[in-house]
Amino acid sequence: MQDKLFEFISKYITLNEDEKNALLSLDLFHSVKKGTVLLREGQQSLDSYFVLKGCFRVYYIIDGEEKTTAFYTELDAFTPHCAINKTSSDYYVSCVEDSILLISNAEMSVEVNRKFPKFDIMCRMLSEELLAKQRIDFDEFKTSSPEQRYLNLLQKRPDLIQRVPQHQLASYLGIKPQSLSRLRARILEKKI
Amino acid sequence: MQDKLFEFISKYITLNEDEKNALLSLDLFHSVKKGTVLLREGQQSLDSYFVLKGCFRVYYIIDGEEKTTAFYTELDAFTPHCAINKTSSDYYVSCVEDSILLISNAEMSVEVNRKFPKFDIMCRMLSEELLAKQRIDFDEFKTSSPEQRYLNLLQKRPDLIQRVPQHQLASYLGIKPQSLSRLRARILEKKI
DNA sequence: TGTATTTCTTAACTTAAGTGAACGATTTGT
DNA sequence: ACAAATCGTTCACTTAAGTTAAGAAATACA
Repeated sequence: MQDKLFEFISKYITLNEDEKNALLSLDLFHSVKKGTVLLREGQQSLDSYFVLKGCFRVYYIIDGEEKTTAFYTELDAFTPHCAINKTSSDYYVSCVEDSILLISNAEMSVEVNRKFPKFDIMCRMLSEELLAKQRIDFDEFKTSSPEQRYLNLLQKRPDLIQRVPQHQLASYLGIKPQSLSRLRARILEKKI
Repeated sequence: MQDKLFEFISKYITLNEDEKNALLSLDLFHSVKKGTVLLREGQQSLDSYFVLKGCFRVYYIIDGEEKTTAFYTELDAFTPHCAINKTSSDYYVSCVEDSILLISNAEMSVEVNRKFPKFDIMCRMLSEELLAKQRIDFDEFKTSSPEQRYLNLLQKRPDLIQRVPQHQLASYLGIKPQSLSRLRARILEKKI
């Protein structure tokens, strides 16, 4: 599991043994049970998450209804808005499956980055990359219909459709669960 | 105009005179006429943009139709996907108004960041902040209807509705120009 | 294992967005 | 200043998503 982390990091920077050990000494690895809520609305947390195995999601509760807006799976990194702005969270973060996550908090990062400026470089590269990638996702969302979005998801993250409940997928696609059911039926009819 | 830049930077890091002069010596300031296309589909550019005055937009041409997905106005920063991934661009970038932009290219940045590691820190802070902010925007988009999105825009960026053509706004809101017209008429009726 | 709860699907009806077309208003270029 | 092109609005019609409700299927858990 540690290897997965170092392999991921090696795409950005090269670590020597000292640096690797410094990382490992931080007690970042956590086993998290399905359904565990990592962050709640209103809460102030400085934690960041990185998925080694499993899946977690971000959701809002609007008018008593859950609206899932993001899923994070293997090798995805996520720092909640509240950790960056030191505000309280607008959303919840919870585990979709039993998972192994890296959980680091901002104070920790400051210290590591002071000792090893390399990490700062990596974080910069990573967030620039994520920013650009997310913008593409947003653009695709804006320029396509719910049906196209579903077909697109089927292409790009086929695993999600298997591992995640339909009603969570629906709001991720910006529609109601009933509409997702109907839309899938429509696609199946077209194929036959 | 330079003051605006330094004021912006001061939110992240503190620059001494040497550092300020190093920045100014780079010939970053550009006056750009309305309608100028800064980046085309298929083009490979390493330029990043920062708006001191004016407005530019990002748009795709899909099935011969322009789909505007983003507007950048005063103090907004934007690095295209192609500059980060060294690929060719999927979209166009063009000026909505006569503007004053900072245009920097990646090689330039590498050099400046080598001389002044501070800039790297700032870039990291900025892109983390933008990443989190953009995610909130995306979440709001997913969880609301076209009408809500329009009303939301009216609140958050009222200037955009004045300075930008309706048909560009429409695709920014994820709908057709006719639907935007109708939706606005509907809102007006409700108010009366 | 059996019961309660949650989730998924289907259906009928309502509402709003997409489409194609027309027309006046505005802007652009010469 | 004028003609041409672009843009914004309206309309009638089509298509798809929202809503409400009901029942079947899957899941949780005691």
